[in-house]
Amino acid sequence: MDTRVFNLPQYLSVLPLFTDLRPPELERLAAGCTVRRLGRGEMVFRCGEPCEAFHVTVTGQVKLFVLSPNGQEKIIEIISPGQSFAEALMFTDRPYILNAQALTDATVVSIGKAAVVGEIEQDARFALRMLAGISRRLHGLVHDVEAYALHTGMQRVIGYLLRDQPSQESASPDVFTVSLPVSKATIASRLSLTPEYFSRVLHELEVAGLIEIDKRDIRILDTRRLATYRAA
Amino acid sequence: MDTRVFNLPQYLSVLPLFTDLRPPELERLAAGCTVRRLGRGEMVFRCGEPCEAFHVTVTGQVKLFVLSPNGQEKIIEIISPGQSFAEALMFTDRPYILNAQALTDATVVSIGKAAVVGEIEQDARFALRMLAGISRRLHGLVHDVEAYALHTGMQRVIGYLLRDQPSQESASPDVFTVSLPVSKATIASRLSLTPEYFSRVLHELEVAGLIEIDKRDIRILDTRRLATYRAA
DNA sequence: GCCACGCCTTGACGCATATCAGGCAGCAAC
DNA sequence: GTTGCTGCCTGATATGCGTCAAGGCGTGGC
Repeated sequence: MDTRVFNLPQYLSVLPLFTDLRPPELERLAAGCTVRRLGRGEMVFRCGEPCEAFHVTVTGQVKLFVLSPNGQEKIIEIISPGQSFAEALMFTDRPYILNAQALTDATVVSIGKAAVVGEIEQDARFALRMLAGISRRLHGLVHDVEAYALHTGMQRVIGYLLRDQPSQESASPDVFTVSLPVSKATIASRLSLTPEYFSRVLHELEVAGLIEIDKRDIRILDTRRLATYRAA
Repeated sequence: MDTRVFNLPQYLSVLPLFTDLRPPELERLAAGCTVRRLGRGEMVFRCGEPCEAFHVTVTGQVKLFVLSPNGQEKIIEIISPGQSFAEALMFTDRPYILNAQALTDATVVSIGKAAVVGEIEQDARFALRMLAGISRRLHGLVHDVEAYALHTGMQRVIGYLLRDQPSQESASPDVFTVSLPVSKATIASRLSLTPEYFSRVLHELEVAGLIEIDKRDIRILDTRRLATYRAA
């Protein structure tokens, strides 16, 4: 992507949140935005900073994470192109409660709070879409809490590999490939595992003949057996 | 509380969400509400049911929880009088993703989706307050995920006991009492611990001279030392 | 009175997962 | 070529926490 030909209003219009806004509204919104190009490792924002905008990843990946006092890191979410983040933090009038950092070189658009509030005041449908977006986010977190509390590491890994599968034995193909978007250590943290243990779990699945591992490509060999696999 | 003298619009007006709505609006909203009296153990709603309302606990306590396939239960949140729940689920147009059950006899008001959407369309400030409410909820879940991933059981228990303390060594009193609102087994599940382990953790803190346990009353004897306590 | 039941505790044991340490492949710098 | 990365794997060991089993204590029924 080349920033010189980057048309901001047009880009915004393809985001689910902003569909069926009209050109003048998109222009208004775009005026409240800033575009940033970040090198790998650069921070989008830090925990504790005042929160005056939410953000959309246009290219690259961004991780959201918290740090324990002794420096241990837990990744809450990995943000891929087209996804937004920190919408909810914006509405609480409190500082950021987590960190956002570019995992790769990345382009991030930040949409100012004032522009969003302005748009909500003009358009109730926009408010509803904002509510739906945040609610989906909350939905996802409830799902994560459930997984951390009720599933083993093995089950969380399997759940991650099958996350986009229709779960019911309908038309889902039995064999397909999942490409990890980021390093295994990053996925491990997202799943609340150590890299070592994540590696062992994948190895166990490979030995059981359920997957094949080729660097970051995981080939799922038997969706159904994988979905019901219980530890050796 | 006696339902016969329960003035719904007036009750709604004291909720943070509905402050500065005017009487006619409150009337409209109240028209979209239902009041239920529940016996201990009765379900407010079940996972999988369509979600057509959000709810407020007026008296009693309600627990939100998920179940693992083998019947194990994880409590996501304990709702006390004056708190609302399931607002977010309402905006996703998907069924409930968790269960809500009365822990004690309880009174619950349910506010229909149509009434809420109607109010949002009329009043942008209401939409913003709704957004802020859901955002705070999400905030709390992020905090929980952080605790589950980065803190030990001991630390989560201490965090629970000190949850309302100003944390900084400002004017917080050194000695005070926390009364558990529900059974220890319920708190344990909320903290993602077994009742047995929760009991042991409390015992360890008592032996260390940091708290005194009298049934459901926990007397905190030294806030500062408790806040920095690391396992024996 | 006594029994039953819910709530909590205690002890012994086991397991899932973390920790620590080492090693190896690939790749860029120089 | 060597050096130093970063990413990943593997083995040995440690531990936080769960599981299972038993028992104590208060309270309500009758």
